Amino acid sequence: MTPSPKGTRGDLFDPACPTRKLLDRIGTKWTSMVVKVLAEAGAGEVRFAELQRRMPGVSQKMLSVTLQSLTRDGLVERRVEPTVPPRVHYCLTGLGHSLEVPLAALRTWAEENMAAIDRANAAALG
Amino acid sequence: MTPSPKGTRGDLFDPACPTRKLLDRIGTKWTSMVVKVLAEAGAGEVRFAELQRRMPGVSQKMLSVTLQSLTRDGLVERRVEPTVPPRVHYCLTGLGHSLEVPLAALRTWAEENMAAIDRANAAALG
DNA sequence: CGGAATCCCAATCGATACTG
DNA sequence: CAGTATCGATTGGGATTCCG
Repeated sequence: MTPSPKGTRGDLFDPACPTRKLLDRIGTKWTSMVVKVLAEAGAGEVRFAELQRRMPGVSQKMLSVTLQSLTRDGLVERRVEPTVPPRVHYCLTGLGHSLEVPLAALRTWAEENMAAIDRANAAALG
Repeated sequence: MTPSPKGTRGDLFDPACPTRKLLDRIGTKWTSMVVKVLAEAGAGEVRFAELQRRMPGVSQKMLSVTLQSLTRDGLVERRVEPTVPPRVHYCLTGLGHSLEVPLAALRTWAEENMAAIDRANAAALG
């Protein structure tokens, strides 16, 4: 593991800061939406095209890239049926499901409070 | 040249998605750290330079930009003492404090699980 | 069907310098 | 002290095209 300089101050950046790394991930445009859609599927699997259908606006490329990241991170599991043409299924891992919990809390906060933020912005522009 | 129809990025999809808008905010590099530092100050105020001191690596520009965004969003309050030189103090608003709650949950998740993500990445590269 | 490769624009962010 | 202005390097991500 990374020997954290556990001293008193991060050097230039703190590459060991877990919150920064997590936010870098869920901050990318489609990541949290993939997690949400897969979480709504419960334990079920979702195919690539179906995932894309449930995420209006996502391009094939970005969905692919996002799923790869999530798979490498161990948050999503990928299963391929070796048919022709192939069928690829995705589902959350246990880790992915555990992330959905604080993510859902964030969503709830957003739904309850983004209107207030919009109002603050409108007032600030006046 | 007819420029590509850009400028539609906010309107193209569901503009009412609050989660996307929230993540666009807390996903920027320094936002969540400012919220955390101000939250740790409780109800107390923190001056600009002190804030910068507690955030290793942040530049004056980015701290300034981040604080402006948070202030426009109504998450942070800015108070200026009209002295020479000026003293500017920042603190969280009630809305800002309420955001800190789900943000703290996300931090806790990150601290507990980013190591697993790092391990998954290491395994995927092997 | 599910990608991978390529191109390109726009936004983010850091460094530096200047100001009231 | 607390910003503001400008520049340039880097990155995110959309459109398109090609592949097994």
